[in-house]
Amino acid sequence: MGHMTGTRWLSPDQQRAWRAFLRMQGRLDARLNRQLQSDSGLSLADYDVLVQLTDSAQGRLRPYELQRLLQWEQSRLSHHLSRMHRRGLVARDECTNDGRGTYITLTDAGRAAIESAAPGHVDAVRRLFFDGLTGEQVAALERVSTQVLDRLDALHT
Amino acid sequence: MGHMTGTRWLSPDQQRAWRAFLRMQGRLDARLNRQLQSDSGLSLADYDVLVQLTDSAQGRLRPYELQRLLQWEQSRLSHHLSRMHRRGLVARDECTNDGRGTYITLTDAGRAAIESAAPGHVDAVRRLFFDGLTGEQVAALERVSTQVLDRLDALHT
DNA sequence: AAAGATTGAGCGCTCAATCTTT
DNA sequence: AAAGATTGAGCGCTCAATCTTT
Repeated sequence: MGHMTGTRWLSPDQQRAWRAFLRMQGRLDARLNRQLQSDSGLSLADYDVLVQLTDSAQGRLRPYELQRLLQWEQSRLSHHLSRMHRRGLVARDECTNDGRGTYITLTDAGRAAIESAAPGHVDAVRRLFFDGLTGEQVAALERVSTQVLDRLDALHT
Repeated sequence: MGHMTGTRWLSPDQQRAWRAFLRMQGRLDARLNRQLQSDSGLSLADYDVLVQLTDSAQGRLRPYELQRLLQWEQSRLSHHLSRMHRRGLVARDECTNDGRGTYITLTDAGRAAIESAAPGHVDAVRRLFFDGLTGEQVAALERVSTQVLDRLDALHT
């Protein structure tokens, strides 16, 4: 693409960093998903939803609260909850104080699923990721992540 | 999940870093995909395939070569190429010297698509990502990425 | 109208099964 | 059998449209 003009391309350093970063992202994600899926039948997305419910009072949240915690698109969340509901991981209860809403509740099966999945998942995260990095690298990564996140927010959409 | 025993959980620092990292990944990816999609009708995956073809001699590659360059699963690639073929971005030509294979060729429409998409995409990558980071941070990120990548390879599957 | 939420279509990814040529 | 490649099923994500309650 170097023959085009009028655009500021990435520097060679930036290109290399960008490609390495994208590839790492994709492969790490695929590996973690595969481990979770084959060991416990959950996806990374299921896992994230279940963690939020586990951490919440009474194991239940409104969809819009989950949305804010996870930063997911509304329809993604809605579709995902439908699938989790079909598989019995969460229940949908009526919301007495707001007729538009529902409560998403952790079922016993959902709680059992996250409890049996967690050790293997944490172990995979540790083995594949943290065990290869120094404390300083982890700290630097966190700073980079929050900086980019803030930037994404600041630049709106 | 803190009540379970017998598993080494992540330290608070690691937890924070991990959550920030995952969230950054997901949101950056979604934003870049949306920009590409709405500005030029391509996905990030389409873009990656087209870049590889553009960079190759005569604009054509065997699927297994693309697979090694992109590090994708075979069936992911195969499905993806089918969709790109349907949309006219690539052609499938017979491979004369190996009866099992095909050549994936960049079409004029494919070349036009990547050429019109590239400036906007690079600009988004720069704005959303690189402009918020120092050169040192970029270098550190590349090191972390390649270290993790090497680790993923070493740990096989 | 805004807030909370769902739905259907269309594309993306993974797994397991399958097919042909080497 | 291994290498190169495809297919179908099932789940995941996004966009646009829609619905109900506030």
